[in-house]
Amino acid sequence: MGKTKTTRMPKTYKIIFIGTPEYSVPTLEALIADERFKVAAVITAPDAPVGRKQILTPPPVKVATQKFNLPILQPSKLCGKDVAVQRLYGELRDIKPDAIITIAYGQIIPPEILNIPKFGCLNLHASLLPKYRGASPIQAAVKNGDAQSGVTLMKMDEGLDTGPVIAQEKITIANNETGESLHDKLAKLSAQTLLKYLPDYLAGKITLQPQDDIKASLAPKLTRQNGCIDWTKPAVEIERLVRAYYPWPGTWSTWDTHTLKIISVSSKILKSAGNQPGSIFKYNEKLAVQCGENALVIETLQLEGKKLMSAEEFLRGYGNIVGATLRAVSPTSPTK
RNA sequence: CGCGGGGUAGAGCAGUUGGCAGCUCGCCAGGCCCAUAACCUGGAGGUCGCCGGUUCGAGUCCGGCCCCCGCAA
Repeated sequence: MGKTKTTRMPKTYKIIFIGTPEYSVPTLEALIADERFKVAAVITAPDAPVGRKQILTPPPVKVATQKFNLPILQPSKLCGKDVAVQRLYGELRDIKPDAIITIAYGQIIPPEILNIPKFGCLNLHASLLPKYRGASPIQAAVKNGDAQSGVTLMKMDEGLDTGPVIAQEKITIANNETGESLHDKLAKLSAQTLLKYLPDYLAGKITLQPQDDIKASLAPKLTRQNGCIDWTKPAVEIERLVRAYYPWPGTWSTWDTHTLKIISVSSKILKSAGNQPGSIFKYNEKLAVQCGENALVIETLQLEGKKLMSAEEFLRGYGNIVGATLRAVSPTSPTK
């Protein structure tokens, strides 16, 4: 495909891409593949030590970028008055980008950068803003049992996911949706949404819609601690929590002195009452746990130090868990 | 040297102060039954992660190494 005798070759927009994790990759690749855009540089987080062995690992966006031989910048920070940061600003200005596209970068973008591109700095967010501003919109949608989710393309301002909306695309949340599956769907949808609306936006054909701050909600960054299961809650809520927090931050409880990760539970809720919340009983060769309302059947679990296994396998070696009671080790303060 | 758990039959586990290697499930064969994923009987299947040491004797005690996993980051 050459540009041999293109008579009306449309303008190629110069883009700076900013992103870090796997979630950002489909959008980056879509931009690179699209001839209407030229990715002039990619900004991503520095390589970080990962895992028990603390092996220095490049972020997924860096790995993806390297295949195309594009310039990669990995500043440790974007704000400040140091020489390094000022030099970065200079480099970005010299590129003279038409737009900056950010998706899941992990750091606040300062005004100095927001103002560099001709058409501003755009962000793709994994929720239907103004719902679920913040770091964990995907988990929040599944956890709360929302019927749908989606992605929002917006022009960034200095606030946290508060900028005016360029476009939104919706998606239905399946009744067996997990954080992982929705993550993957929205990552692809983000790429499609960007390609669909970015050209019109750059051509000035789209009117931006301000967000209604009254309807805004926050989905803060999650930690493992958030995955502690409160068995006094209704089974339906816990079932959604387990799905929402798979694979990150995961859900867990404690059996005696051991941490027990709950990997997956059956979507079928057991009608049952009377037992103490957290108490374990056998149900069809599997484990069931009494909740505040009804009970859950555990499908897959992992005892600390052990490999992940099915409830049946687990029961062969740890039959003595039947009759025990799972407890939350620390009283989790209600988050919402 | 960040903290901790673990490697024993195909799977999941037990193995007490060193003394013939066990349990549950699965698998194979036979039996019972109208029938069965149920029940009964029998059977196969293990270099106890690797190397070395102590000992009459090591899954077990000592030293070194490899691998898996939870936490923390």
